[in-house]
Parts: sequence; C-alpha cells; structure tokens
Amino acid sequence: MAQAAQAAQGPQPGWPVTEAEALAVQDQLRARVEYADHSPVPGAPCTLVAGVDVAYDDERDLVAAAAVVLDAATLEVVAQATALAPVSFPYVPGLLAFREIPAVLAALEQLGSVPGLVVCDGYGMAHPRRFGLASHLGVLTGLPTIGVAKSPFLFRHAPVGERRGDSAPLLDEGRGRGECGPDGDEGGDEGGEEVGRALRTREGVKPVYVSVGHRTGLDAACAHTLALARHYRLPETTRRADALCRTALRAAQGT
DNA sequence: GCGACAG
DNA sequence: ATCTTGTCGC
Repeated sequence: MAQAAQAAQGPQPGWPVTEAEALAVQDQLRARVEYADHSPVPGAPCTLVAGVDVAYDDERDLVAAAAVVLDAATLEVVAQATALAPVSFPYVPGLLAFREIPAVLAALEQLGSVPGLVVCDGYGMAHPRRFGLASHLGVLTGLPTIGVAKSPFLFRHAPVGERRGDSAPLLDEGRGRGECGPDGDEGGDEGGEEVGRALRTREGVKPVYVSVGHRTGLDAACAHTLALARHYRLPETTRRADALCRTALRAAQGT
C-alpha cells in the first residue's frame, strides 16, 4: 500500500536567503502558472489525489513533510511518504512557500505514484502577489494544485450560506504589499478581484478558503474540496498529511 | 509609524 | 505553526 521514506538534504543551491531574493523568485515563477483546468474529474473512481503538509521544530532546525495519496472516490490511502529537512526560510507572511517546499518536494519524490491533483494547506492565487505555496508547488512539479486554507489571510468575503456547498467570493480589496493603485479593472464588479472562494464544507462550521494553484480552475478546485471533505471541515488529504507529518516530526525528535 | 498577517 | 485540560455534543 504505502511506503514511508525519509531524506535529509539541505535547501537546494540557489535557494533564496533574503526576503528580497524570495520576492524576485516569486516574480519570476509567477509567469509560469497555468490557469486552464487539467485536474481530474472531482471524486472520479480510481483517480489519485495527494495532500501535503509540514510540521516544524524551529528549535532543532527541523521540518517534517508528508505526502499522502488517496483514491479520490473511496478516500482510502493508496501511498504515503515523509521527508525531513532543515528549516529553509523564516516564517514571513507571503513567503510561506520557501519554508515548506523543499521538504514537500522531497516527500513527493519518494511517493510511488503520480497524483492527478495536489491539495495544499494554504493558498494559491489568493496571495498578495498571486503566487501562494500551491501556485509555487504546482509550477515546480507541473502537477495540478489547489490551496485550501483555514483562515482568510488578507482577504474578505460576504457571509457564506449555512449549508454544505454554499460559498462566497474571496475578495482582494488591496492590502498587504501586492498591488495598489487606482488604475486597472479589478475583475469583480465592486469590492475587488475574486482570488478564491470561502466554501462551507460542513453545516454550522466555519468555511474553508479555496484558491487555484496550477492547472486548475476555481470551480473545479471547490468541487474537489467538497469531494474530499465529506466527513470533516478539512479535505481528507490535508487531514491525513497533517497527522503523518506530525508523527514524522515526533519520530525525528526522538532521535 | 503601527497593526495585520496562509503555516 | 506551536504552547496546552477539560468539556460539551453527536
């Protein structure tokens, strides 16, 4: 079924060290994001969907990543892998990807299968510069990706309906350092550009925040999220990856 | 200048 | 993210 492996390599040569370098990398990679949908049919039998997540121990300079592959229809685990790496970047809102990606890539590489979609714990297009960790991971792997976050970051949205499946546009009203300026059409009618969606996956529970990463459309991203979050607020992919990376980190700490 | 700010 | 006990409810 699964295979748990580990790797302990440092950040790649050329990995950004300063914020300015990281910003430059984002600006360069952002042009390679593809917005046409190439993701699988949501919930289709025998298609593979992966979830990735990381856990930190800054004290010991350690980050543990996990990648878990599920059957999109049954939500059963098909494969999983973990990887350890040194913390490659400090936490800076807007530059999260530089902290998570090296370890996540290592975990994905040790997977025995190639998923048709990768679900990230965070944002994709819903990012001050439209290049969140889901976008970043997508460009580096070429895989369709989406971001499903637990809080709205710097965006706002109208109240979301109470039933499962209800949603409201996530709007960028122009904060954070991204863009400002009075020119250009923001895409939306009033209130800013739609960068994602606040989506209710469970009745009476706080919504999740979905945005497009690479090679996936927003409608498809929401459909995938709903198909993966049938039992809990968060997609089964992120729940499984979260549990696995915590276990991997504890195991590493006891070493 | 100050506060907010995915994980 | 992480530090942390019990508790109310399906």
